[in-house]
Amino acid sequence: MVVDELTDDDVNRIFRALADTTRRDIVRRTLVEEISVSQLADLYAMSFAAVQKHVAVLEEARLVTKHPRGRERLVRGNPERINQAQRLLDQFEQLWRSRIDRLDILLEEESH
Amino acid sequence: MVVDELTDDDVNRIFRALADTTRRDIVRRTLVEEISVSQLADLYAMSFAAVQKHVAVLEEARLVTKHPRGRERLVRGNPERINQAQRLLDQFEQLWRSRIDRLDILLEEESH
DNA sequence: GTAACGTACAACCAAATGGTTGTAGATGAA
DNA sequence: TTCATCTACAACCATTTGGTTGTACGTTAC
Repeated sequence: MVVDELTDDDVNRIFRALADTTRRDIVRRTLVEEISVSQLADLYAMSFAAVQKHVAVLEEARLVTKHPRGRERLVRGNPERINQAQRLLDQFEQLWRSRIDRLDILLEEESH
Repeated sequence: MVVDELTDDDVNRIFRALADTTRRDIVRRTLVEEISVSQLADLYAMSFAAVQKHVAVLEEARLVTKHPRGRERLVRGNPERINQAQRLLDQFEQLWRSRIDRLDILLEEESH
């Protein structure tokens, strides 16, 4: 089990990277199977360079990794990073739950 | 149970809103308790207007709601929206899991 | 009523974002 | 070798973002 040592900048990059429809689609596809950058580029109505930039953003957020195969670069989704994002949201939900718990205790005390 | 009918733009706004340290802090605090905009502004080393804008971004993403009380506007975190974000990430993880499952089946078949 | 407080909103600015085209370097196929 | 393919990267551009200051307006307190 990896202790997550995410800086604020890390978290910013992760959510920022996920805040784009094309990039989320790339993550989904590359979680299912490795795809080269040019294959990805064929999927979207934009230039190769634009897709390349999206992949770069995802790579900086470590949501995907790139793996050379000949002249190609295979893009692979990183489930561990998705997991870290989930845990971050879990922490938010936990904050809310603990508030509810405290309110419950207050109501409890009041009924005595 | 609410069927989530999130458009791509909705999702973009949610993740975009979460991609900022100040905004995540606002969400955390307002999930725990309602806080007025000016109280929030006191917490950060930036102008009132800047904080107001951050709250506006969160409000457009529906991660918080505002509730007038006299001249104040109380900001309240929206746990439901956090939950929707969690479910989105769950879908990503599920994609990956199903890939693993398919790979397992392949290995299984191979061993026959 | 008047002053102070809390908010809204416009105008402005620098930097980042998301796209483009163009050029150049590796690699694979003929 | 030569040509096509895949990638990298620079330069450019319009728009968005994240901040600022200033002004105006409703509400509360005195």
